[in-house]
Amino acid sequence: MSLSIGALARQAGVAIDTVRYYERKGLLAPAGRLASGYRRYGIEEIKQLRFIRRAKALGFSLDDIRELLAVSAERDVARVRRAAQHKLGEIEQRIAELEGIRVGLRALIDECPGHGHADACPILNALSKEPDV
Amino acid sequence: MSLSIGALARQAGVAIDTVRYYERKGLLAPAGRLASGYRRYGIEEIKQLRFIRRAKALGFSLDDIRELLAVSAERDVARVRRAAQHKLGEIEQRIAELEGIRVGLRALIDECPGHGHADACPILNALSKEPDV
DNA sequence: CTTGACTCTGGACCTAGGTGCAGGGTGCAA
DNA sequence: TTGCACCCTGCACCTAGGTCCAGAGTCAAG
Repeated sequence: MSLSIGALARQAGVAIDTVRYYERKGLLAPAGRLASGYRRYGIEEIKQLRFIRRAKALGFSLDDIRELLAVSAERDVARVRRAAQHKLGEIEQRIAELEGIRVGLRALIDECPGHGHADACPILNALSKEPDV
Repeated sequence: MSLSIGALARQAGVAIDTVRYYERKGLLAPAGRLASGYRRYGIEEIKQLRFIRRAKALGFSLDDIRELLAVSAERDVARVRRAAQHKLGEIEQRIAELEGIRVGLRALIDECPGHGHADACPILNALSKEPDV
């Protein structure tokens, strides 16, 4: 059984252009071709595209994923685990940043009466006042 | 007292190109000019650039900030507060997404022994297995 | 008057992850 | 044979928020 690029894209839930883009970026090996030049795919490529989708959903970049695919082909479990841990660290850091912003913004909103003088609005004051951030 | 673009950029802690970029984008009004064409700035612009920096640090995009500047010039406290609340909602949503990812990734890492067969690696399995996400 | 630092404009370039298009060829069913 | 859906390549374009550059003009100190 073999698939056209359109059929593959449908099966994997991505756009045709995305499949070609991933090939250019090295996330998919160059596809086999018919005499006409049409790409042909098998079951493996569906799996690989789904792998890519799931890894993206976990926050991995395409560069990360190319690494991950190489490492998983080597069946190097320890490296896969380290990569996952590294990504987890990045995600936790991003969460911490956003938490800081959330707390700051929440405090300003809670202090702001939502009416009255602009000079008394803690949001505008926080953004405008002298002391440097 | 008046400032060249370079002096302004130093005072505000941004790059010269960024000042011109903000002018193009409508975050700064077109500067006054000397006969030579050189831009001249006053104290107001330092404050405004610092306002922009702080708002960016709170997660506002440049488009948001242009709005915020217009609204704050109107001294419309209620709208400023609504804008802040809206942004807070976006940030909380983003945090929730990242939390979901964090939990998923943490669970996979905790289950992964970090050695042994790739077939038994929960990370690779989660990425590869059939059921669609 | 010269020198070095500064400024002007317009436009190209960067990252990430694609999307869209033109102009052409292919596959298949009626 | 016609008609339509599909596929090919290469390139331009998109968002966001800038950064960098060439080539030319300006300012101020010595």
